[in-house]
Amino acid sequence: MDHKLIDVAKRSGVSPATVSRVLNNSSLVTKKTTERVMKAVEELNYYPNAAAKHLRSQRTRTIGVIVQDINVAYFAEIIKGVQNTAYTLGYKVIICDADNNPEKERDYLGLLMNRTVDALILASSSLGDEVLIELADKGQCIGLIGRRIAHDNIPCCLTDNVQFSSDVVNHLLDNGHRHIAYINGYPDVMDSYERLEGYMKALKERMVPFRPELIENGNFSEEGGYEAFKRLILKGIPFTAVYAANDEMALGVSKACRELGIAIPHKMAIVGVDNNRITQYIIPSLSTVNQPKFQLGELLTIKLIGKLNDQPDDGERIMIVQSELVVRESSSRQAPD
Amino acid sequence: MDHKLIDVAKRSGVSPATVSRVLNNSSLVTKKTTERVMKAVEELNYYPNAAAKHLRSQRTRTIGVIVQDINVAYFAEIIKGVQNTAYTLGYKVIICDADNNPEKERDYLGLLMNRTVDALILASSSLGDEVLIELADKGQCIGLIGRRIAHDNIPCCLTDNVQFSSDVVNHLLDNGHRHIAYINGYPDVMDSYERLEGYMKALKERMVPFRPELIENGNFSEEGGYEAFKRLILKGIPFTAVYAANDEMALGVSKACRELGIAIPHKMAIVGVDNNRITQYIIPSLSTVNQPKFQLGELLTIKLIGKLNDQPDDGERIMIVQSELVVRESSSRQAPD
DNA sequence: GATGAAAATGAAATCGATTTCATTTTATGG
DNA sequence: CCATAAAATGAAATCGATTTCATTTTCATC
Repeated sequence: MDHKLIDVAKRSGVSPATVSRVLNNSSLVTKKTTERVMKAVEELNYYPNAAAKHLRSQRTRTIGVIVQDINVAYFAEIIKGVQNTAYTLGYKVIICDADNNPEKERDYLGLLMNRTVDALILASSSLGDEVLIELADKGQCIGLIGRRIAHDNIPCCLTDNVQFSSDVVNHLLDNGHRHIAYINGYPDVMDSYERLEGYMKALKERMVPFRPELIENGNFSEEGGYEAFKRLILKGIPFTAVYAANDEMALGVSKACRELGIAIPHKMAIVGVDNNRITQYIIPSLSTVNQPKFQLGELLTIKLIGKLNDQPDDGERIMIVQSELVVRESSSRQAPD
Repeated sequence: MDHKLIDVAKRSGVSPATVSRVLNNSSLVTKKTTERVMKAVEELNYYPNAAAKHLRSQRTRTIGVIVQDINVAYFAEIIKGVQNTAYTLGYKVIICDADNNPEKERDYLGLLMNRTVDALILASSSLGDEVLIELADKGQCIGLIGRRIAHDNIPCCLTDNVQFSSDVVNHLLDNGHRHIAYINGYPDVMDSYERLEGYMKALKERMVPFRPELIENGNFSEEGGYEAFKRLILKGIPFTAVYAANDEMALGVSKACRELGIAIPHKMAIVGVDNNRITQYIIPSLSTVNQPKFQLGELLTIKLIGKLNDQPDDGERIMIVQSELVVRESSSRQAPD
């Protein structure tokens, strides 16, 4: 049978209030009393009941993270960032794997309404802005990763899609490419849109004409990238480089090139985004963009826990971190002719 | 401001008890009352307070999973298995990433003692048997994945290391290999030991002499596999195949072969274990063993939730699932000469 | 040793649901 | 239409901690 706080109180001959104070490091307890209480705690092997604590204190010291898919390294790294930070700040983390299922995602939101968590972090959510704004208006503590929203109470942590996307294209231009195709993710996702924006920006700055027929959609999947590349080839327009909005699609392009006998990087340069582990192992290795995923989780967590503890909020609500281009074999040569 | 159950009661003109019954689908409430209550719930946008529920009912309908490292696909898949199963059975899942840190792992165990979760699943834990046995003796509900323990109250779900390991070696023997090296993981881990056992069993059954000098340790890491392979080569003993206790080490071997100019599979066959995604992408693609990770999580979860609900326990305490050999390029040829 | 402020402790209310037991209402059959 | 069983509801206790407010103890100072 489990022991309760009152058992500890009885055994050490003090009141429950004092035991509670000891356990919560209140400053106003004698050293002697503290020792007596701790001895009883030891002897009874007492563990406080979390539910009772939560109920009375109205805090759980827990934050939730909802990720789209725990299997994807991008999200796993974000989780690490959140968790390590929360851990050192004395918070627990509940990880919710939405498993690419919007319904589950909505379900998990209920954690906040239940007060199971003090704050909730959403990484790439399928939930509409309205829902989030409504929650924030109610005073719930939410934060977003990789997505921005117009609400003063929702901190957002993102990478600068436009910047790195433009870096990628500049790198290809530097290597002499003039006809660069872009394979987009889901067209209605902010990441896709902003990466396209960076692509166009770089072209414009370097005075290279933008050609819409070099843009295709690939749905962020390997299969999608594969198909998109084939569609590009079928158009018969010459191009010597492909920038894919993520590594999965870049892998698809790579596969298609292998099948079509197009040499990488001699005839076709490829750059992806995400720095998946596979990109280093595949031959030729794949150039990509490394996003500071850990840091995304870290920054947002610090911000949210600060809010929970009413710390004065310096800094910005929108936190933007820089990503870096990783050049590997797939884009290491000058463009042909 | 949040509403409480009693607010719903007042608004719908019934007692709190009745509201509680409605919310918990008790059979003994009139349809009419139910409707009135649900209407009030809607209007007030009422959400039950989880802490209060937990405190009173002494159950959280939550199970915890502690994994060694959420970044490793093996564990991520197990999580999916646990979570999908738990979800359909009406349980929530708290995922705890020990982040390869035994101290964190111990901390998370506290979840059980706190009654934050009703049951806890440990996937490849660094915790000693004694700790777990002590918990089980106290009546805590624990289950193990990929590890077995001698205690009637701890269900364990594992793959048959000996079986698949012996399958791997038989496959290599079938291809004419007679000198097969084995690169072990951490030597004191059960997985390593049992895989070695399967290796020896197959050799014995096929009357191929066991040669201890063909065994090396690689600590389950790519680097470790790489070094182990080089040590094997330096010994100067001829061998034509390597069986590595996991894919990471197999990748290391593959890398070493590339550097040393040893052709795979013509001069050296390689087989790993885990079916990492990378094994399909690398050239040559890597033969491996596919463990039913999802199923491991699934089976154990069903068992544990059954226990929580005092369902009659048929089946075995130790559940063993079969893994399957996946033959790819790296072991697709007959042995040389 | 008296005095008052500060420090330490305790009594009791409280958090928000569930659940037992008692009571009222409804339905059934003679 | 009444008796009785069954169904529906309510009152109040309860889960196990925290916290407010009151009280006691300690300690420094005169």
